Amino acid sequence: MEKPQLPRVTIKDVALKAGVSKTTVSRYLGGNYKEIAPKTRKRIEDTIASLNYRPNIMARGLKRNTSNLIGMVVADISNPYTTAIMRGAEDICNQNGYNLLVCNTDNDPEKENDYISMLQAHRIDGLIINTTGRNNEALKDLAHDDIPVVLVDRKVPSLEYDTIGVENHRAVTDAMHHLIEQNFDRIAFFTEPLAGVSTRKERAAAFEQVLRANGHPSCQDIYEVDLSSEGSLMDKLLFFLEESKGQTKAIFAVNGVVLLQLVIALQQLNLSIPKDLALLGFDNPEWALAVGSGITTIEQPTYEIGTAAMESILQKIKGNKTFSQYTSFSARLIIRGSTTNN
Amino acid sequence: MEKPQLPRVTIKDVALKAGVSKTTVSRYLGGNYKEIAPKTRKRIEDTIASLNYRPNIMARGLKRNTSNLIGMVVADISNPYTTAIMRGAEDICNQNGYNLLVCNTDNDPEKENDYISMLQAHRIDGLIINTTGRNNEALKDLAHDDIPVVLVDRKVPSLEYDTIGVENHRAVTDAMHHLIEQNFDRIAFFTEPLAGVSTRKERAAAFEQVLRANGHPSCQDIYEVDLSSEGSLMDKLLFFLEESKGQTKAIFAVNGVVLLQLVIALQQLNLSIPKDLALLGFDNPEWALAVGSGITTIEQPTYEIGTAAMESILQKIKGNKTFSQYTSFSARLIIRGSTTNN
DNA sequence: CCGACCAATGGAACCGGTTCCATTTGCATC
DNA sequence: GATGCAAATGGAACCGGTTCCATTGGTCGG
Repeated sequence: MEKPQLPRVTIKDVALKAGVSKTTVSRYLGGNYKEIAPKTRKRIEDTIASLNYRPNIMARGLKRNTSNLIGMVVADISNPYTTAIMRGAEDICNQNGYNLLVCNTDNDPEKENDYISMLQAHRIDGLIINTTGRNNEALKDLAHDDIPVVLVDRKVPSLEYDTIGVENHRAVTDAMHHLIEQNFDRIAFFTEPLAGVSTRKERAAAFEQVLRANGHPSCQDIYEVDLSSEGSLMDKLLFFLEESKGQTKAIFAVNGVVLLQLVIALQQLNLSIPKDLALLGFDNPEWALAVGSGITTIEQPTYEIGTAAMESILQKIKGNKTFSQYTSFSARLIIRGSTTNN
Repeated sequence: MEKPQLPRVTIKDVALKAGVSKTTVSRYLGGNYKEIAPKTRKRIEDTIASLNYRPNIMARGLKRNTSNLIGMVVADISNPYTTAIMRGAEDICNQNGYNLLVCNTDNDPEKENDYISMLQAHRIDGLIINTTGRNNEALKDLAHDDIPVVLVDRKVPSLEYDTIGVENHRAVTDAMHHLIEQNFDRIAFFTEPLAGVSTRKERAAAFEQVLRANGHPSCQDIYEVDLSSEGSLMDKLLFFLEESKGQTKAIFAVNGVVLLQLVIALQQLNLSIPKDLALLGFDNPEWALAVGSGITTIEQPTYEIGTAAMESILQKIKGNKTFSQYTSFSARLIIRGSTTNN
């Protein structure tokens, strides 16, 4: 029942047919043309074409101790934020002859550890990771093997890896000033659980700080919802609506995923945006344009974050130690109907 | 400037420290425990743990002629349809010790060919591909190397690869009957260019067929729009609106991407759904719930398509020749406000 | 015409595993 | 105690590339 392996064409076949040694063919493959006579080079070229030969990257990697593989571990592949970053990373990756090994952890630390181990077994040349932020044993291990690592979006204070993200504090501050200008009586912050996720914590902290600085009554209105549990968001939402009955109000969503769930919940409650409730959120998913008169969002330069992460990896592979600890791009507040025409 | 390679721990190191031969360690790694004395096994186990040894998959693959890598080539990674399939594929993939090598072609046939060549160089053990449908030279080549291939969503008639998708004809027919029941004077079909993409052609054909069978005046209302060109969709939309002035009308969107662009365009024109125009589309993106009173959609079992594709690959790797040419899942019409409460 | 030098090429070891085959060990049987 | 056989283990070749070092052949200056 074994698959009958047809023998693939190897460097030896090419050498034999071209009448040269493996060494010379290898030199050709490596692009060391200056060491090869032009007519020999032509002969090898023709032979490779006629045999449709394709060098085995594993064999090369074994000797060179590289794999041409970059690991990409993401917490949620169905989040548009994630795919936008992947696009950026992938483009740079392939322009440099690497391939992306993608793993989706579903925010599960155990899965994350398993994946990193697998990637290590593949001898990845670098890793871009959007970590769950919890239980980072395997991640720590990579430093020991001297594998370049770049964290994306979420920092891990105990690890000395470069991190790329946005200026969360500043972005939240800008957005909050916009909300405060509109004189809402109450402003709530809806987020997924803060535990371990630096981005969420930073945003929540900035939210609170701005409100305190303005002596606003809403400093306590931070709600952590568990999206995997049916009804969790709706319960918190109803609670907030009850608390703020008769008052003008707005909700700040920590990211695009929460934002969408809020829009759906409000629709179920037959509440209108922004008349009954204003809404604003991080990330700028395409559908934000399509809901009502548009949802106000905070746009991150996701594609650029992806390219920057990969470029940082490439630098490290080349041996250029970069010292930047945290690279933050600026985010952009896009004001739409969900926070204005009330 | 070279990176100082610190020597990684190899099977030899383990053998040495455990006082056995490489062969025995290899047997341990392969799980052939019945050939190993219990105390030897324990010793190897401990040694591996203490050295934090991780076998090199490339070295193994070189000898075994496998890579534990499955290629996944997608036309558009930012399409939620794509990521849903990736989730399914990835889950099965990893349960079986494989990893996914993801490539995004942006619907560019040239990129597709380049990627397939790269994947071939990595000696992928299988390939799942959502092909551009054009210029499939490299794809054809894979058959020659006996690499398992499964097409997803889009068929290629000239290639004898298994394909997994949905019952497009039936799904469109169901949806059209729903629209016809509502007695729209005109129904348009908006699609991305049909060229080479079987799915789009099948859906357009079914659309036309149903209308003809019902003697409906709209058989010609098929619009191909180029989303990469600014204004193309808006132009076609305005044309259709002009053509159908004073009539009741609906638009059928070929997929979720076109659907979203239509919603945005309608919002820009200040037209209301479904009062001015009813709307329905393939795919069931999450935001469809959030727009207006919900958008009527045709839901595909995307996750299942992904798992089925990967399971088919695994079967082929095991050498079980499967004879199914086209596996089609059934899609589900979800009726919401965008085609009803007018 | 000879030695020096360079350009072009080849031989063989090596990367880290797997696997075929041979060898050693342990133990029961006669 | 010798014999036989199975269980346990080891040696060495091999997978398909790369790379160090040696070799060959030709050109050039003296």
